[in-house]
Amino acid sequence: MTQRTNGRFTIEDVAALAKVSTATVSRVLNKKGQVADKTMARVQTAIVELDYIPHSGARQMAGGRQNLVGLIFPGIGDPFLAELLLGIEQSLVAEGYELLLYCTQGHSSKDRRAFLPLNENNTDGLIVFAHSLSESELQRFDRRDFPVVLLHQTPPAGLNIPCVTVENKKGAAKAVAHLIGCGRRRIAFLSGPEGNEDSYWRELGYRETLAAHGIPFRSALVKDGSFSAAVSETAVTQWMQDGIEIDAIFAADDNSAQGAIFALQQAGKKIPQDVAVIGFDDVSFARYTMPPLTTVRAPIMEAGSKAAEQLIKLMRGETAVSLTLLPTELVIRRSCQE
Amino acid sequence: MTQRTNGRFTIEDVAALAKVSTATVSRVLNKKGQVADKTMARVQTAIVELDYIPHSGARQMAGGRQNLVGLIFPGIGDPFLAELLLGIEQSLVAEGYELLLYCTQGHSSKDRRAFLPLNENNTDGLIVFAHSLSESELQRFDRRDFPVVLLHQTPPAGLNIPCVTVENKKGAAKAVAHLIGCGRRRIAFLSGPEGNEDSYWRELGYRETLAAHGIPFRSALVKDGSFSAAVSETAVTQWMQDGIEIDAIFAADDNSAQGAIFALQQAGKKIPQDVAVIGFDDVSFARYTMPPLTTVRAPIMEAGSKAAEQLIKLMRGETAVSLTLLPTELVIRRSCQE
DNA sequence: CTGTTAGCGCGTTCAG
DNA sequence: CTGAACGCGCTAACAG
Repeated sequence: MTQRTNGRFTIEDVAALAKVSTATVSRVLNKKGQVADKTMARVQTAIVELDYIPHSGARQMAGGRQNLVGLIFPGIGDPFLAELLLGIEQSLVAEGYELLLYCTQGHSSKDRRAFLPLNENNTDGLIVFAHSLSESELQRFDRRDFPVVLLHQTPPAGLNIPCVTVENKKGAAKAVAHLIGCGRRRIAFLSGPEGNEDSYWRELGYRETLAAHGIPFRSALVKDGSFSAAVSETAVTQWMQDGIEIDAIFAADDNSAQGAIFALQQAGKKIPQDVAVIGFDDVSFARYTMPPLTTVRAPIMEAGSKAAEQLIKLMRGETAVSLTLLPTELVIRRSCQE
Repeated sequence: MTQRTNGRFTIEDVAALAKVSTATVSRVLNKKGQVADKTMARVQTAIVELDYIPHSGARQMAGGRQNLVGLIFPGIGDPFLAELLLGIEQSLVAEGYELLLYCTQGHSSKDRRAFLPLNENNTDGLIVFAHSLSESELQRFDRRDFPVVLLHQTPPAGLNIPCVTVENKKGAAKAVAHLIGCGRRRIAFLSGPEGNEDSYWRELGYRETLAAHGIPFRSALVKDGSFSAAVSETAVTQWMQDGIEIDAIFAADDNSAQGAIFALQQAGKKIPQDVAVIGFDDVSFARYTMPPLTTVRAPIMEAGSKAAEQLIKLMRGETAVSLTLLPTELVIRRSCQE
């Protein structure tokens, strides 16, 4: 039984090799407490010698800090996320945290999953993007006072979880007002997926701005684009086929705008002469569409870094700001007017 | 000291509530061994009652299976990854594994990081994309016989780690041959980042095909595009400014192709009349560029699922196929000829 | 500055 | 079919 099952060394092996106690090894590992330079050097040599790394499970059990934060999000591959991650890591790395990601995409029945692989006992805190977690999961963390920050989602009623998001409604209003300023009146809206909060506020901004300018809202001019180029392409094609007259499209995100542009061009429409298009987010490819896309810039990276900052406060036991609203800004390119 | 520090319940609490031993709770949790239906029901009720989830650290220590696989990759936000993930999860979920991601992007000095947050003691195996891990880290896993599969990277010399990748050279050859067939002779190449293996083979395919058709290779026609639209845009603009004559561009990936198309159009070139463009990967946006992008389709999703399959074999203790090469295919759209 | 020791929560024997 | 008890590797007291 003294036989080591696998090639993995433990803190005891390191201690033995360095001729110190495990406590001392632990101290140098965690840079906690005082250790004589000479001793520390011996320990570090032993660590390298054995190619030792601490066992994360043991560390969890012993109750130390994990130096780990988790990010839960719905799907990968959106350029949006690249920026978000950058922002999050920027804040986190400075505090010595690593980031692990869990993607809920494809987990059709979330409830078939026994439990989240990232949770209160293997991370120090969680950042949750949009609606990637169920309300009950959020409640669970809340009950346990586990640090969680929501990104682009307001917390369920009764839960005091800090939230970081952007000024969706104002941004949408700017976009639509701009369209109207360009002389457009038949402005269509490509919404995000059902129940999406960003899309909800963007649509509200759209409606209110229309109303403010005395333009009646027409439900025929709203279709679901699901934040997806493909879905939006179909939606716009449908409008064309139905002979619905449109002189502008406000898309709930840049992916939708891309699909819209494509469908319009397929239908022989000129952008922006026949139909103007505005997106939302100002994702990296926005300047590469043809024509380059006018869009509402959301400060994604900043949102990420703010979220991480709030989480850090929580993890320190401090109180965090319950709502951080970041400003959006219209970026005018050529999809809107020459 | 019998006071529970936080609101977290343990297997003992569940056992007490269900009036059984912890061993029995463990059995129902892991569906191992025989448990009477009635007992099992009581235990499950208790679990729900307490909202209990097992402590992952304790589970790691006790040596059980983690039901967890890690994916290490360089950067997020590439549509490429969305597909890859889909493929991986498809194979993994069927076997009851969860997937956790770790992104090395932004960790400028990998060595400042004490150790990988995903490793042999908190996962059952790892999928490593391209060169996101150093050779020494790979060696470490190899020495410990820890299941690892490489995606788009051949293992370092001496390490017998299964690898899944695509037929880069053949794909590139098809692309270049097609360009030549369209009557192009001054074919430029936008390479991937220095040291990238995919790019290396794609460039080789480019050179060999040129040679096979008696077209001399000209180093002035090769520039770094870094798999990035922005970098490629600059590179192509430079070519234009230098007055270098080009009638086709073979881009090492679709991002580069997108940047190239943009730069060409800025310079007043018509695509494909003046300059034809071919990309690589057939990522989701390839059909949305204007004109739609001719590209070499890499079976990304399949690569992901094959990699996961090999990893599963390894985790079962079976031997895996050491090299899986997936075929590529030319997808002709309008960036190449009308 | 350093060593000793007591758990942390769970899976797994081994007895019943 | 069920229970008792050990030990996994580590950190945090507490002593020296």
